[in-house]
Amino acid sequence: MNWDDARIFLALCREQTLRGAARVLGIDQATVGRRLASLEHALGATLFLRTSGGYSLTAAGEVAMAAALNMESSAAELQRQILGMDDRMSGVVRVTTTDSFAIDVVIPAIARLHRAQPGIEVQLQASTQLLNLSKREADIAVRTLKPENPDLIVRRVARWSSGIFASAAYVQAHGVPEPGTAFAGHHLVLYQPYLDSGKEVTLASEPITHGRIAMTCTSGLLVRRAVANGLGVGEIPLPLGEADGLLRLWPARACPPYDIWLVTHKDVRHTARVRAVIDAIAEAFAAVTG
Amino acid sequence: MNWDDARIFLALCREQTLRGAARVLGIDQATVGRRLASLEHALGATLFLRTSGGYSLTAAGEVAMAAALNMESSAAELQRQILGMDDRMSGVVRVTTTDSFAIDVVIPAIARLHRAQPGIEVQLQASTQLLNLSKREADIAVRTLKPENPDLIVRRVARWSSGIFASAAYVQAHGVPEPGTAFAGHHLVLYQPYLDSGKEVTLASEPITHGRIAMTCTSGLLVRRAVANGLGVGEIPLPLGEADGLLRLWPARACPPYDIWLVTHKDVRHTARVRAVIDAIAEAFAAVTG
DNA sequence: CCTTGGTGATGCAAATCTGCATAGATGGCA
DNA sequence: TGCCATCTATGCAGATTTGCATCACCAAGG
Repeated sequence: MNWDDARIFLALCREQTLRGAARVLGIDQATVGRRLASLEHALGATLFLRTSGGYSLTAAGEVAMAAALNMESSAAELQRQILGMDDRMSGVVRVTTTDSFAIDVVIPAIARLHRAQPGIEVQLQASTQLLNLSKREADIAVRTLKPENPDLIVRRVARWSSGIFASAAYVQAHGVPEPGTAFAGHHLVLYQPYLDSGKEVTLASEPITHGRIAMTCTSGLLVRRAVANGLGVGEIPLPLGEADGLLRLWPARACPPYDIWLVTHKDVRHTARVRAVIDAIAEAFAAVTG
Repeated sequence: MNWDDARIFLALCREQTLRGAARVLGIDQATVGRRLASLEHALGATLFLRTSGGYSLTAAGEVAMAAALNMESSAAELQRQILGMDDRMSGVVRVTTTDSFAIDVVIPAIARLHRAQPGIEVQLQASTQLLNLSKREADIAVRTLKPENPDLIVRRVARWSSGIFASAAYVQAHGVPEPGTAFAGHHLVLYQPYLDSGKEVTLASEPITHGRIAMTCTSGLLVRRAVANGLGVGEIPLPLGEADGLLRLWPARACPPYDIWLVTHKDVRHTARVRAVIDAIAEAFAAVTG
């Protein structure tokens, strides 16, 4: 049995199609099919049913998947631990964060770092989905949710308060909303996941029942750009809203603050280049927050 | 990273030389070297020091080995569990046992089974060393030592008493040893591991201090053949000594009996062809003993 | 009905990997 | 010291694997 076939097998388990697995693995669809055939031949068992709508696991396949997952975590552990012993100030570091943090904090931080350590190549992935650090999908994550996995090292780099903002042009046209009116007569820009969360939606503790939703966005950066373009009133972290030159409404009413966490796996935290990137990002947050 | 390189890496850890690892893996020495180079490149770390006298692990290599061992056990688990779901009466079954059991019990049992199930191919490995069933080095083991691993299924197939035997020619030439004389004036054939065990060596509870050691053997079969050739007196399980047509000395004095265990891994015990081989061997022991 | 966008299978040429043969290095031993 | 055994490294030819291009298939939707 070729152990590497288990890696292909696992990708196919997740993606359900040869093409999908091939895309994730960066190889050809035909190769995935042939490697699977090779694995099934070596094991003497059929692992997948070829149904319409993709490959689905047989009973034997499910058993194999459980063991293959163990292989995967061991392989990831191997890579992490080896990476953790690397004291060279060069190589790739993968950072995942939101687009908003990426543009306003991480990119400037990396730019500064790059001048001191040009050997470090940062692969920045701005994504709303949470990548799995244990599977080594990324080395560093900047998140607003604190992960629970005890193998992950979590460090709070900032606590940001939010406020509601609008552009000067918007205020000129529509005026400032009246507290207590639930945004009657006003347009709102909202963060889509907040709407989807099922919680009661408020802006600066004010219900939004009488406001008109002008736009919903799937990322904080889009909210900011929408507000800056005068689409309506939106909630934005104070340092970013001010940096954008927006008008802060109701300065006396605060939105609940949220914490920003810098997350790494314990095995890679001592890698020199990872450490350098972490420090650069943390410094940048400290500088922004003041 | 190619997971299969971890398999090559592990073999190299154990064998310490490219050639040794290549021999175990059944590939060329040059390939082992190139696969290792590929792994080290992918991990960005040096795993081995090229010393005179072979490859020795670096600190990074030791970390990698620990994780690779986990991968190995997961890979073995995968293969075992898939094998365990196989209900076909054909394919390979690997049996490990001592040469003595192999010749007198296992081979006749397999011969009988083969007439009923010609699709089952038994690979019989007569070896003094204990193969590791958890690593799938064999499917079935017939042993006189009971393993402790809870994942192994152990079944006692026989309890054999031993006695001391000699050939008719030997007795004609030297007579029967006198109890209580510690084999004064007699030649002895001994089992080498028994000598090496550090315990006080006795034959049928008689010390051997005045006997002359004519030969030591590393397997029970060799002891039997030596005794049959008149080299001296030796301890042999009763069913085998009688089958060989040897003379049993001191029938009143028993040697401690020993148990014979048939061992499989719990994951493979339900494989149809493994089950068939187990039953055939167990039957054969019952026939010999009964 | 056909089109469209997705799937998996397969022939073929290119790229890669492997094994063989051999050269070079090293340690043991007379 | 020189010889021999054993090891690793490397050039090269053959075997294998891979990716590409293409075909057939299927389901959804106009």
